[in-house]
Amino acid sequence: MARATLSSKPTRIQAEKTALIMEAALKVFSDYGFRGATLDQIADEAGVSKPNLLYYFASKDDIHRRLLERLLDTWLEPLRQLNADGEPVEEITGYIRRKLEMSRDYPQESRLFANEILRGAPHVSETLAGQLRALVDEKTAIITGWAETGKIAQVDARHLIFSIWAATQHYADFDTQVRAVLGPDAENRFEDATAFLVSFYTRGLLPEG
Amino acid sequence: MARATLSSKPTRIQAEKTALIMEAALKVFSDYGFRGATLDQIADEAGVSKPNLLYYFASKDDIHRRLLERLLDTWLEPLRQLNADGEPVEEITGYIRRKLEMSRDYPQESRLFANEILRGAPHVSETLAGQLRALVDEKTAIITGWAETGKIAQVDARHLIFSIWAATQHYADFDTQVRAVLGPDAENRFEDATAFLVSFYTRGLLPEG
DNA sequence: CGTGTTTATGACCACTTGGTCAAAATTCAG
DNA sequence: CTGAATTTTGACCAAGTGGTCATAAACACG
Repeated sequence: MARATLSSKPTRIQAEKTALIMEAALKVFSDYGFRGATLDQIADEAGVSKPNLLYYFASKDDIHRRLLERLLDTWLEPLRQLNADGEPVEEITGYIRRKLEMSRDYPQESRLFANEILRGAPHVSETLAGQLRALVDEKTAIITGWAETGKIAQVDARHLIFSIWAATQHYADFDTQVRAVLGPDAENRFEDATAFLVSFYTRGLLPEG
Repeated sequence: MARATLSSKPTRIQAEKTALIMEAALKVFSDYGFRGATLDQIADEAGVSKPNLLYYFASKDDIHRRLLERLLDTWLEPLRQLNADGEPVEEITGYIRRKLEMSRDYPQESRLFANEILRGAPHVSETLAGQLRALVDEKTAIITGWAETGKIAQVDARHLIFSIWAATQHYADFDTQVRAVLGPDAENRFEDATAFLVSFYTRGLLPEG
């Protein structure tokens, strides 16, 4: 038995099934949270039996951990793209756009992450204090540089980034509330949010004077 | 047996125990989510036996529902205070300050609410579409009025409110992440957030020209 | 085809969970 | 003090949970 844990050249079936199960798990975990999700539910969603699911993943924690790992890579990508040599306001509004696109296209991933942080990040606290903090430090330096040379307004770069995370992820994590408040207008919520945020942050970032 | 459900003049003991249990339940629910919380945990936290807990509350759902009810009242209070006759920018920044204070002083309530919305608001969807939407409509009209008479910049009032909700609640719901990124500077996170947001929104709201 | 390996599953298990109940302990009014 | 009402609890239960295991089916390949 070649456990999926030993990853020396996965079979075709192994590749297919693990992907299938992870998709199902993402859906169930993001809808019900880690504790709220059950293996039966995930197995059902994936169309496999529970023992079969546990043939590919060592445990419930294992699936969850691998989902988070896969997520964190792509999750930080938009911020990584923030370029020190670009036009400052465009770089920051570009970042906002990319984050909003992620909320629109990968809401399940956003909610999976939100769940994890809400619970106190039990599985990724090292990543936050390590990888994430390092990346934020790097980009914070760039933004602070822009502020000091007068290319953008004086802002606390870390809290600026927090506000961008919050405002953009809101449209994935709090989608239910957004829809309830907007009613029929909710159709255009991502376009409207983009227009508002880009315009508002542009105005807020323009150097004073 | 006078079930706590029948609320005709609660006994001293009834008043005390229900309050005690709700405090414990708030803590456990906000830390672990609805499904993740167990009655044993709540009973333990409250220092009562499980059957005793169920003497005061009909079920797990019952406790949760009553917590949410109590929450929603106070939750909307900061927005209710937004006054059409006040100075526009001050009114909005005042709202931001009040919301940040709530994140600082009632983080458990914030996370309880976040949990509920993340799961698709199964217990409060009517409240969102009713009470909340009505309130937002009312305040949106005020803000839009200010924008149209040139007292503040042209903004999409609904998405402005979303951004304020997101940015302020972020400091309660994503506290773990905020602390990880700020490191030792996290001590002053609420003061720094207030300074940044008030200044940034002031700049963003100033009428152009 | 035959055979070793991979994949799949039904039956099962220990443990947790929300909830019940009868009976005991406590409180309280007169 | 006493009896009725309120409060508390240990013992218990059915359903659901993550996970195991022996066995069977499907597959790869010479």
